[in-house]
Amino acid sequence: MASARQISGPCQAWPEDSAFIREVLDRIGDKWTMLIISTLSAGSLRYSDVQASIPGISQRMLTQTLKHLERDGLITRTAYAEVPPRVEYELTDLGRSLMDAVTAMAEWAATHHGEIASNRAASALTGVGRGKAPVSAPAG
Amino acid sequence: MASARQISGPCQAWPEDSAFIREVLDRIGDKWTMLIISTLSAGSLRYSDVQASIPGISQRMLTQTLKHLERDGLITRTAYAEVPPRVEYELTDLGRSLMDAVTAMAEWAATHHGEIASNRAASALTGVGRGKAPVSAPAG
DNA sequence: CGGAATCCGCCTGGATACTG
DNA sequence: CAGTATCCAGGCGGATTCCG
Repeated sequence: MASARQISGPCQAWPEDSAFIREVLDRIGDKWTMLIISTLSAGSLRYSDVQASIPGISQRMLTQTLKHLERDGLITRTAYAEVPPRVEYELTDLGRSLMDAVTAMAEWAATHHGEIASNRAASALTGVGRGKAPVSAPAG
Repeated sequence: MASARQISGPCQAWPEDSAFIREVLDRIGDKWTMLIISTLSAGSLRYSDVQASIPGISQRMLTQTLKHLERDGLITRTAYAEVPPRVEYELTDLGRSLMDAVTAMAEWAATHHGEIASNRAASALTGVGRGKAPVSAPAG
């Protein structure tokens, strides 16, 4: 990655894709969507397998998120009319393409989460981010 | 992007970075964080400029999100002890590195949001994602 | 097994008013 | 200008119950 934005001239902000950021965040920013997609990246899985792979998820949220993902074409749902009902969910190409972008996010997190934790711990000591900044005028 | 995961052997799921996904999503998945970071990518900005750049944000959310970002070391806060108070916010290197990953997300959104909208519209007609699937046994 | 429907707590975040 | 503090609504999501 690291070379994604310098097309089209100077390094000015990109005001018009704020909407895109919000759009994608509204879609994947919820509590379970990315976990499900990441789980499904292993291949086709049935409902109960997805549920077992994501400890703590409720049936309500699993079903709801699955439906949203299906509706948006990120996963496919295949119901088998068998005596023990079976339903399999699988990532579409679109869903897999999303995985790439999210993988970048996860790798960023893996790389920097220690750094963030340190910063946060340091801030707790110095009081940064919680009122009363030193107020030393740096450029007077 | 599109070439991020095939290192380290076969295409098996990566179960242990579920935590990382959640961690990064908890941090940037909220309503305003990414918008602020994206706004600050243009350079140093003062409080009111950030607010003006993000229509709809309340002072409460702006201040709160700014503090969180500062606490995590993603942005720096510089207060000038002038008569008209001035405070400037700027992305740190860490914050800028996050921009890369998020840019990938935004580009994904820009590329596929039309596709998603189509899928969603089609689903509304076929009833997919909202009860009563055809239940045609594909492999039974 | 794979859901659907209902109830409800909690937390995010908007509106407003006040301060330094 | 740059916040802080309080109040409050909406919805996200957990727990439970019932259905095909």
